[in-house]
Amino acid sequence: MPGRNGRGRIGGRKWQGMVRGCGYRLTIPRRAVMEVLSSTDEHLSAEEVYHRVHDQYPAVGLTTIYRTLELLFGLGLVSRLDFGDGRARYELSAGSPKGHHHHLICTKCRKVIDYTEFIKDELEFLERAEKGLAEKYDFEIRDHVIQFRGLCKDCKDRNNK
Amino acid sequence: MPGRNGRGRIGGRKWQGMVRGCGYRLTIPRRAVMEVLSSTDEHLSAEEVYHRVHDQYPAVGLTTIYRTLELLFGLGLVSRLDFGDGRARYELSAGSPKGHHHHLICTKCRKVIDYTEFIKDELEFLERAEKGLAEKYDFEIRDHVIQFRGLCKDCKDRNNK
DNA sequence: CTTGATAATGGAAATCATTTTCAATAAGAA
DNA sequence: TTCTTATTGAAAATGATTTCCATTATCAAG
Ligand SMILES: [Mn+2]
Ligand SMILES: [Mn+2]
Ligand SMILES: [Zn+2]
Ligand SMILES: [Zn+2]
Repeated sequence: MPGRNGRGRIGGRKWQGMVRGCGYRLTIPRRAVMEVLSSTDEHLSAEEVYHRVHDQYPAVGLTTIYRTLELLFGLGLVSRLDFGDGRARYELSAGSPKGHHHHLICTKCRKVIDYTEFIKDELEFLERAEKGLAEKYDFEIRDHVIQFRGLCKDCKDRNNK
Repeated sequence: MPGRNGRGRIGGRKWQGMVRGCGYRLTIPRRAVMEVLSSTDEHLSAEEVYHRVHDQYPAVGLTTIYRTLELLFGLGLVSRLDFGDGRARYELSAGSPKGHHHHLICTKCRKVIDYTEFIKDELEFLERAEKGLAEKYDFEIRDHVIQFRGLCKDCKDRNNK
């Protein structure tokens, strides 16, 4: 099956319009970072993105990866995640590959599980909460973070073995 | 009104039992850090805690503040928070002063608002979600993070002025 | 297809929160 | 009071991210 990459079309080329439209240039590093993020369902750190980009374009530097991720984050194309391991991690923003989802984080081995269950219940809860909070505190809510932390199957077992 | 400090009894001395009970010694720095956290409703960074402890006990070093916060966090007496400003922040764990609450974070000026509204709705949602997720992913959920990010009143106004 | 203005880049050095090291100190059981 | 050893403070190390700045590449204009 040539022309596929497992995670859907190799580039909802939509993002290019967003970048150009905001007056930014379309460069190799920017394409490469988007390509890397589009091709995985992992949550990569800047350095991990750097290594993968480096395989294809050895000339691209780590500094540029940081700058690019920041830019894409600013444009809303990429989400910056914090799983408490001391480095930022990134994934394509909700909408692109997996859609809206949240994370289960193992505090022992740092494994991260994406989940999309209960998004309906969540939506119901969030709708009410966001509306109420926005009103009460005169706050413009733009985003939310929901994480569950605990022990994954393996770590739980290994624990009381 | 002598003997009060605005935020309730100056030390639900309960924590001391927890510390001693786990085989840790009761030291000046540990008392001082608990005192500082008990006396505020702010979300202090390690360095901010250090400054406040320093006023009272100039001999206590920053390293010890880090160590102490880590210890208290490990014991569950203190919560470690991440508001995305590059440093960990701490508050007394839910239960002590304000009880279970979550945060509204202004991404512009970094103001943080504690809120306790919708905890009932939240509980309902969480109960179902946690149960379902724990079962489906064989995951032992121990904690959750819920944050709303956006613009506070002032930043919102200042924005489209 | 050039050209030119300037946005973008890469490497080295700087930052800055947090951790590690290690000799000196103090908590608390006996 | 004594003794064992957990705890501490200062200095150095670490590690992710940022800043600097001279060089390069994008792309609008001709
Ligand atoms: Mn994810
Ligand atoms: Mn709080
Ligand atoms: Zn695990
Ligand atoms: Zn604000």
